[in-house]
Amino acid sequence: MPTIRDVAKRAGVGIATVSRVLNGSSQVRESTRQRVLDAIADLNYSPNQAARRLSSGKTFTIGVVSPFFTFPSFVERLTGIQDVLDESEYDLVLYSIRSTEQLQRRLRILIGENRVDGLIVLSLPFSERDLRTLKPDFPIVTVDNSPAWHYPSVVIDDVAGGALATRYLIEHGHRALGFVGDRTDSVFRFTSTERRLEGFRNALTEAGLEFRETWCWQGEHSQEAARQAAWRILQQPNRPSAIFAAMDTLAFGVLQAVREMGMRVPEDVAVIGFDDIAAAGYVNLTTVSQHLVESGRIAAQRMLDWLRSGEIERTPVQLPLKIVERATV
Amino acid sequence: MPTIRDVAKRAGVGIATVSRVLNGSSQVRESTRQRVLDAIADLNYSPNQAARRLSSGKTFTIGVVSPFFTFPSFVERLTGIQDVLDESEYDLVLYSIRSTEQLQRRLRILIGENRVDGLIVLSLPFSERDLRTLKPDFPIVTVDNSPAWHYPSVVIDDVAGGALATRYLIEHGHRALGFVGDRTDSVFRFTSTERRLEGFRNALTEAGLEFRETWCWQGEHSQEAARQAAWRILQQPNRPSAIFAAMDTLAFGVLQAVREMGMRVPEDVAVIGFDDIAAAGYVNLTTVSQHLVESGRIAAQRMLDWLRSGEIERTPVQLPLKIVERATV
DNA sequence: CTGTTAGCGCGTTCAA
DNA sequence: TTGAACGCGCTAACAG
Repeated sequence: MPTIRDVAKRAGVGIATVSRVLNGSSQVRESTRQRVLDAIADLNYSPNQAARRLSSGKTFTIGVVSPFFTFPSFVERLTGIQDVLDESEYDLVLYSIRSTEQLQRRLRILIGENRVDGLIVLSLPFSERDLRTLKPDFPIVTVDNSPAWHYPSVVIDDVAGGALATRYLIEHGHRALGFVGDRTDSVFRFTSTERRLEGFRNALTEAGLEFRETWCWQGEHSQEAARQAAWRILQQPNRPSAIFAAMDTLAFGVLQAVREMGMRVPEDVAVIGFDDIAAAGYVNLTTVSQHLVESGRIAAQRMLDWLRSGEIERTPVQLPLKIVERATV
Repeated sequence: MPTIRDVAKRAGVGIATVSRVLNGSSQVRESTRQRVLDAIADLNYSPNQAARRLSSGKTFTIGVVSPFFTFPSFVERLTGIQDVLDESEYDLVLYSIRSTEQLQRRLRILIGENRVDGLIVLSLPFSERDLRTLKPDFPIVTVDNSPAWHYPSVVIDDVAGGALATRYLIEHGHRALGFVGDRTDSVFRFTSTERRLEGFRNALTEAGLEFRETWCWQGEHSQEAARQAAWRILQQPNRPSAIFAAMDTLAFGVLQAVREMGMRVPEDVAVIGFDDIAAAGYVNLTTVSQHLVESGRIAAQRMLDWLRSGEIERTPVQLPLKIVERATV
């Protein structure tokens, strides 16, 4: 492999000059620049990344830290991130996390060892103080995390989203509403379901409707659990005419149950989900879109802006929510 | 940040000794080793990655090259890769590709610049010769690629898979079979659909059944296109009683059409897909599983084996296919 | 505008 | 078993 020295020799210049044209420094006479460029082309030279990293102190790498791909939503966010980093000079390195302790350890290592120039953290709460004492200004952007952080973030208003979905059902004439959601995640303490439920209750109260425990369920995060729950809820003589599922994946379980019970969607039971993952389109699920891909895009863009300008814009970006009308309400 | 020199000083040894204990060289007296370890702990030292990379010539990084996440199947494979690399000392860097030219360029750069220790290429055909002249023994593992390569690969037998799905329909009493698939991808030239179709025809012939052009369709890869195609196919007075979709995503479009037309699945029309992506479970689609996650796992494992042993095992690994019986046949 | 030089932090001879 | 010294390839002062 040719090195910068070979290029310099061939172009009849010093290595610093080569470095300058490599890094786009304008302080180079055009003719010299051209000679260097030719030499680079002749030798089919390309700079050694490791060397650049060592001497510049930058890694040209952005890390994405995400819970192990348990939920489809992470994948969609990742797609958005990939999307914008792909156009940039930064590599995208993936780190998956299985526990909060592992998360904190990972973050400390990644930051402490300078293994990445910036970190995008998906849906994972972490100890901010700890990290800030380690390295106060390390670039971190969070997505779908508690918005109280001092780091830039991309968030949604889950309470408003829950209310939005609920009002949509009410507007479609439903007065008996059920709810299906998972419990606060035991490992990572995701709490969006709780907040969506809060929005659900708010909208109910607002419309003078009753919140019935027997129409609601919270449990394990799985389609199967949701299916069984829907069975129990819908078997009651006095059953809800519509169900709000706090996540699309749970809505799929509900849909399954409704069909198994020989009822029609949406005539007998309406179902609305939340997230708008790709699969929601496959099954024609009406749902609340939280612009997952876009959330990834914005996070990556904020990271790039920070890295390139050196300036932090801390204001959280709150993504709008919207109902995607399909066939289940 | 403390460097290796700080550790050496504190432990009262030379930096070479520190390096030795860091890299697990056994040539260190136990008491010395302990002193070094203590110093490392005291200083909260961790080696600088960039420096290691430069002096060792290794990147401790494995790249995954994949078509831009157009299909869910890539994501599932990635999950498998992530899964095993996560346990290893290697970082996983993601590169997405939008065209074959870009692919070749990317590969040359990644390999030429030594930016990764190995590359896992998903579903993308590339010029092998070109790369081999560049660097003959560069570690590359391919997944779902033509098996003629000289690189280790993970593949399936698409022809057999097509026949498997078709026979399954026949065993369930269907004699009038339709087919829905995409055309050979214009950008990347994915050809698995053609091969699955070949299997379909083989199985038909084998059973003495007729292949009817009017029951078959190939076109754009999208759920919507498949939906429309299914409409046309099923509107005919003489329609097939079952449809084999070459990919799950297309099967979803077919299911949609069947329901829109007021027909029941599987009583009026049976549908079988291919791939068994996660969403297939959501909608209870009967399909051919090609163990996507497992394919990623195996690819990553083969890469690690290669990297650690220095020995190449070129024999392709062919994953078995199996019918996942759900509710649509 | 350009060349020289001094590190960046670590792996690895080679002696001791 | 250990330490000193060199070099990996490049960036960034600094000097010219």
